[in-house]
Amino acid sequence: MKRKITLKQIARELDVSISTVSKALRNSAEISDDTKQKVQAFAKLYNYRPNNIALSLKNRKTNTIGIIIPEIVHHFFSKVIRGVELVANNRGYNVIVGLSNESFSKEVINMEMLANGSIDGFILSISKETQQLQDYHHFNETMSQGMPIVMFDRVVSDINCDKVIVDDLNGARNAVEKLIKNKCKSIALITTKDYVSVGKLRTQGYLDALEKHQIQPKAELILKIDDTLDYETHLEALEKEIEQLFKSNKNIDGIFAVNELYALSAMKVARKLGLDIPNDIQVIGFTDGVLSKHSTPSLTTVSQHAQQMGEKAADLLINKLENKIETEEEEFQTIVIETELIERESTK
Amino acid sequence: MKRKITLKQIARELDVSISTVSKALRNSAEISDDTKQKVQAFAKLYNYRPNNIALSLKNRKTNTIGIIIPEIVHHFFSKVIRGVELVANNRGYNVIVGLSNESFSKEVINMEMLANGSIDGFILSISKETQQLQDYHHFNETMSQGMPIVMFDRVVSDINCDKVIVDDLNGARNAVEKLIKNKCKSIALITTKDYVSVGKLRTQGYLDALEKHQIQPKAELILKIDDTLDYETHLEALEKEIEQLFKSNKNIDGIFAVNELYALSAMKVARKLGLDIPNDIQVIGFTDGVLSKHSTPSLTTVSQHAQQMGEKAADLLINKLENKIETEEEEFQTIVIETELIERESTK
DNA sequence: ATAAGTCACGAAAACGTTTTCGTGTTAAAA
DNA sequence: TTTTAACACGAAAACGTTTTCGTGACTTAT
Repeated sequence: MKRKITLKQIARELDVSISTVSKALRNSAEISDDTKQKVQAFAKLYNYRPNNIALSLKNRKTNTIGIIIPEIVHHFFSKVIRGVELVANNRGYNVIVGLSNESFSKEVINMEMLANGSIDGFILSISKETQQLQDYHHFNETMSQGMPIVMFDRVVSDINCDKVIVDDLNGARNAVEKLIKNKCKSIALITTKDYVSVGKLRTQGYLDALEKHQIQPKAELILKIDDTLDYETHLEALEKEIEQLFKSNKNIDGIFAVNELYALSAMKVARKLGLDIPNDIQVIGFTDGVLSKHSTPSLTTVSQHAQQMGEKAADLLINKLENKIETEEEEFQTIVIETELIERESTK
Repeated sequence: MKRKITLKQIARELDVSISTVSKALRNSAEISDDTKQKVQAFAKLYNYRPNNIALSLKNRKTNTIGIIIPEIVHHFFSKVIRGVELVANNRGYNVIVGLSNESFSKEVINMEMLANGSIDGFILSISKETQQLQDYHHFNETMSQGMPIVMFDRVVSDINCDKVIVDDLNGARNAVEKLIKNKCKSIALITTKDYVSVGKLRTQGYLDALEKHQIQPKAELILKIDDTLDYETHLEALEKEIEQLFKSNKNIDGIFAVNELYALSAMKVARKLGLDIPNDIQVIGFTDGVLSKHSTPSLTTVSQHAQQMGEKAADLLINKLENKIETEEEEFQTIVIETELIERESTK
């Protein structure tokens, strides 16, 4: 088991100084062609590669970015990671991931773990718990130490940093307008409790669409799910609630759900109640994941372009890292990614 | 924008030496209580945290592990990552991800990028292209430099390293036996081309089960899909092939598919042909992803315990890293994760 | 023959730690 | 009073780089 070779070893072996080796490898004009050739040949033979850690220390730059997300087993977030990884790699950066698991303390710990020199900047989407607690000190501290942050999807407006968000409001509005155009008269909304920023915006989009078409929103058509529960394990509870919604409102002919699972559950319940999709009820979901595509009937849904979000976020962060020309009074951007309604079988 | 504070700055500020500060913070007995208190208070005030990069350089240990996977937008792999992250974090390690995107060269590049000091060891699952090319020099080189590797799921038997694998053969056999016990007389197999190691093993499991029950395997019941195509985009092609299978073999009453998507497509085609699941045809898939759980009918499937695989892999790697007592003649383990048949609506 | 200039290289500092060893001061023991 | 021991701290090396600056040996021009 041979250790990785270092400049020092090459220098000793060739009986020159470390500086000479370093310069020779970087093709400095200071070094004679003879020596360069000798050194480069030797380095190649022993497969020399500069030690990244040493470079990071010297340059005070790690060329690594940290991404912290609430959950990785999730189509949306993994697509974002893919986007981040793609541009990060192309631009010479590595990506280190931290999972907050929707917990505030894990988010804080993860950030502290990485902020001590391991990375140059953060890309993150905040956890539900953080959204509830509204405790953002860790973001402020990190930024005050000169480490840039880019937030995506679940952002917090109080924090001044670059952001990449989905146009949740318009996405929702377009979806609901689609239902309205498709002659739905009684459109229900299945959403989350209001503290989830994106849930709130999508709810607002639903309301906007109704208002625009002079439809009176009815409270009994709005189902707010408590998603602090892990809904994967509380599937029946979810379905019960939806079934209740249907039974109390027999005239529902359209459903807009703020995520895939709610939409799928709605379809399942509808089928159970003998309703045909899309003839009796039309359904639109949010987030273009695998479920939407492969369900039967396949689900019309609002795509968020997750990968593109990741790409934008990474570009934003790396631009900031590389333009540290101390612009003073830095300016922060918010990039809005437009949604796209992907029409499938669950709507007419 | 204040930079992170360093030992040197604290030392200058308090008019002591760097060594004294360092020792005081680590509560060394060499330092007087007075000085310790002074230093510790100051450090706390300025929120001092040792610079990770400097520590890594000094200790020749980064406390970071690299994981390289073919694809992150994939339920199985993201679950593995979650497992890795979980134990890595608990044991004080960070995780840095690289995506090979099923490409040999990206796999190599990613490994080289990380092997230069950024990480202490690898966890990886090899890309399809690497499996085809059978070029494993990058693994050997990495290991010969003293960097341990743990392979999971898609492993290569020629390489001597720790491994975590799924019992694909038995998982498949059990699934097919389940179909046999459920009175299926004509069981079809939908699998991949043979170079994918796991596909091969699952195919073998299918054959074993048939043989055990004295059923003659028929070539026309075995459909081998070329999955170098991205099947997400070639869905229709896939369905066409399956439809052909059904039409040429009208008596098929059981399907075993080596992944979720094949199984789902089979169900879709069956439904289209007017067949009832599970009464006319029973279906079992492999990999317990979201699709299996939320499809209608929900899919009986072979679960691989992906998260557990990730956990085991991480434990294996970290154990190796921390027991570098130079056991000489090191020994490598292969941990086999047993599968579990999760019965749902697609079987009787 | 001397001054000036070029060439090829080495010494050393720096990045931020930890740790070994040395040393001056004070207190205890002879 | 002198020797020894304990105490509290600092200097320096090391991890592996890059880069600035200095310098000796030539070469060229005066």
